[in-house]
Amino acid sequence: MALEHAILVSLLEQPGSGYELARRFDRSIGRFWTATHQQIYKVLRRMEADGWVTAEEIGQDGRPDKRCYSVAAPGREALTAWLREPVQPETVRHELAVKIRGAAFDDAAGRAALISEVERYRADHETTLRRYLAGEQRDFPDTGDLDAGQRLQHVVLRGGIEYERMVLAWLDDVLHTLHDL
Amino acid sequence: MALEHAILVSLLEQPGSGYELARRFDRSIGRFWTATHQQIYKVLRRMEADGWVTAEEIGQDGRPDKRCYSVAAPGREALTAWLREPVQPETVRHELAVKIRGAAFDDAAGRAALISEVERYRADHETTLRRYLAGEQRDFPDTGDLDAGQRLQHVVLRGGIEYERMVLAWLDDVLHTLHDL
DNA sequence: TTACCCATGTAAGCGGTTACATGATTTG
DNA sequence: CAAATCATGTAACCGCTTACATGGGTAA
Repeated sequence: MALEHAILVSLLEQPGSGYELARRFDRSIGRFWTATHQQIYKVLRRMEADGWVTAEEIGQDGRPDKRCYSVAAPGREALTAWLREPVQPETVRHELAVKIRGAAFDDAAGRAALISEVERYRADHETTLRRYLAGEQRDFPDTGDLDAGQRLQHVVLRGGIEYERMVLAWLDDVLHTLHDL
Repeated sequence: MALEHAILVSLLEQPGSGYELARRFDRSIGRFWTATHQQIYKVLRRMEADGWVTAEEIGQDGRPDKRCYSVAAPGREALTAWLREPVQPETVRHELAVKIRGAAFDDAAGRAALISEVERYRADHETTLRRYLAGEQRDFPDTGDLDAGQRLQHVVLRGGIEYERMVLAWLDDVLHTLHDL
């Protein structure tokens, strides 16, 4: 598991509420770790009970109260301990690849439907790539004067960008292959 | 869920036992879907109960008996129905990216340890790439005369190859970034 | 007035991991 | 003689998803 650690990193970069964390997991952090708000709230409560984070009740006018979380010393220690552990090999779950190989056992109508799906999927990834590139322009316009944290965030973002480019090129390959069947 | 469907595709490509499926999930299918043998046996039993697959008891001399599974008509229908469903957006879980961003909150010793980890991780992916390329040479030496199923298997394999190349290039970028901190 | 944003939860269930178990045969 | 291969499972646990719930404020 690493949701706890992803939360620790995010809170170290910037303290915030469960709701704010959920939004980050839909945006920047979501590039490499997804989580629903339910799961985030649950883990935050456990981390608070374990003393990894501390919460500050903040009353707001015109808006519901929120609990702003910050990382405590034990949480920081837990993070550094985890950083020193070996990286677990990722578990791969690529549904589209299964469907492409499955298309061999479907008829022409099924393959036509798959082509539409791949095109929609491709459009989604093109949108994602554009969002990443816009974020890069916004957050890292001048690559000269960045601190360590920013440089690390940037290299992770570059990974996302290169991943999306690779996916788009592959999907073109897939579409050609499906058309040529 | 799609483990059932990954199993259906694999059994349509070639009938086999739970043990053989587990080995395939460690090799070719494992490129896009991972599963342990325990999970595979469990799902196979359920699929058999649902009439998706049929099992044939095969006694072997010098080896334990095995149950050879084949896809039945209802299983094939379930697969084509699933193929027509929209592709679910993948849930991303990239532990290494979390660790890289986390390195901003660790000391020099921690960053040195992370560099070692990234190098080990890089070596693993280089091995994987070489295995993919060897498999491509072996299974698709002549791209001219391939049937539909082979061409689809090949395009999925090409995706794996391009993914590994992208990862290797990015890891070099990561290593440079970590060294320059 | 419909719908979305802010903000935080509970409850049920399931897919999947981890640990453990068995036992014969072949290979180093 | 130990280790790996072949072959199939059970049991406990848990991370995570899905569905449901609440309630005020704000924009179209």
